[in-house]
Amino acid sequence: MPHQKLIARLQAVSGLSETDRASLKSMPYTVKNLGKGDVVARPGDRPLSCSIVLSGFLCRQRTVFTRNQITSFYVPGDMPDLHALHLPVMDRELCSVGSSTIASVPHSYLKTLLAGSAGLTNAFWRETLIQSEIHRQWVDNLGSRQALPRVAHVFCEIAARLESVGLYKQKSFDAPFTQETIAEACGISLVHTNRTIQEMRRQSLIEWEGKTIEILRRDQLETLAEFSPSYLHVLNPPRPVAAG
Amino acid sequence: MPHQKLIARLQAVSGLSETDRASLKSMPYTVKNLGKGDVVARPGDRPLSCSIVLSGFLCRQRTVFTRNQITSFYVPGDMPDLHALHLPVMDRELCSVGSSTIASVPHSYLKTLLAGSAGLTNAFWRETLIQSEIHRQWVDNLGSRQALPRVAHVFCEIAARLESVGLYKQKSFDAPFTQETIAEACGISLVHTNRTIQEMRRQSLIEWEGKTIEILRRDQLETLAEFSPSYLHVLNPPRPVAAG
DNA sequence: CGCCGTGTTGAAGTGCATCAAGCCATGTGG
DNA sequence: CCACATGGCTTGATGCACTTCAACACGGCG
Repeated sequence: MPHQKLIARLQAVSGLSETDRASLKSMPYTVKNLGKGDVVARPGDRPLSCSIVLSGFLCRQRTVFTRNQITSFYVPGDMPDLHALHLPVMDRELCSVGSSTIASVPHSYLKTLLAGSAGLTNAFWRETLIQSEIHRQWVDNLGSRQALPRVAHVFCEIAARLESVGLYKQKSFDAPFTQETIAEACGISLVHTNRTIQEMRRQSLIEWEGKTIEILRRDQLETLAEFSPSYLHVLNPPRPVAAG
Repeated sequence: MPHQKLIARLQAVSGLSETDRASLKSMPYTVKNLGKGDVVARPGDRPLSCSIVLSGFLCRQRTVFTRNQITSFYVPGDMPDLHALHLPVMDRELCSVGSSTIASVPHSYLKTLLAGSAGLTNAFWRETLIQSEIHRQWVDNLGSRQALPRVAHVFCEIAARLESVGLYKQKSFDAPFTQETIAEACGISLVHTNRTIQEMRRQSLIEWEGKTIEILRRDQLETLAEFSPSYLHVLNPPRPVAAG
């Protein structure tokens, strides 16, 4: 059942009827394996299907005045190009961060599905609204925070989003990021990103070895980043106040 | 007919049926006049109605680590809190930039309306998706551009959005902005905003006297800002290639 | 082996923040 | 009608967060 994480998300956020759940389970799809940097859609493309991230990370990015700017990350359960149902032309590139797996569901099927269910329409709409709130947080992040809290906020967001789909365990998660990925998401140079991460290590906030990022002091990291997960509208397991 | 601009927008972007247009025209509403800084909704609020901007500007903002960060502007025809239909709790403050007028339409009415019309649902959904694209552009702007192109991009966006509702005429528009408004939207200090605007004047890109902002060389401003209006999904009157 | 991707470090330069002060127009109360 | 306050704009001086350039270290891999 490849759409399991998606269905669980929609269920948690919106509540779904029995028939809606069944429709989602029986969605036709094809699975694609992507390698690092593989492009799912380019600006100007008119995709004919929607993607659901099954494993790994996707990101949306664009070249802005000599820099590459990452606008958002997508984790398992997310539908990064859901908006293309209504705004058919991609505004920027959607690509895989490391290796990842996605399911593709034809627009035609989704359109029929949504036309027949107001509940599903609202659930999908809500998903896109949550993405909007994430974007607003990024605007705050890039506009108002310096390097250290800015990077910290990205880590906090990723951790919380992964946690909601069961991919954050024992205070750590796996991500095929390089320091350059973080630099491009945070709008800071690679060199300064490196120094910022070293500072975070020095303060025992995180560990980062290979593809595993461990969050040593989550409370402190979230305080530093002024992070509060409510904007993600996901129900994460409650944490004891003093836990790491 | 206070919703005229809204209806025209939805019509242009999505196409509406005769009955949908009629339903929109007959929406019940109350009009509110707002003064500078008046707050429409605070973070944590659960609004019971949606706003439609009739005149003036609204903005969404939040205090992030000692700074005030503006996340978006709303111009006549926009529905700044449409998302509250599905995500009931406001994530940040919505307030008036200068004096403005809004219409408030009860959620209950809108929910009934949308439940009865898939066309309207899709049209409203699309509106929120366009807001998402605007947010992504802001992420690019704050993450990758220096002060001058950054400020230029904000001016280009406002001009294009106002143009689509007929409020950009003779190369100029009225806005109750202060330089501080721009500073808070662009994530730069007030002092540096002042110097940036002076530089834009020196380059004969804009004039800004009182509440009127005139764009002297629009092509050049847009080139500088790497601005391309397609992401707004509005149909502006075509401009001759070499026009100012 | 040699190459390349990734991380790391140092040195120099700069875009912008911050602090502080002053200017001008408008408004307000005595 | 003046004294004064207020909001918005402007300017100069100083400092810092960050960028850029350059070099090197290390491991994986063809």
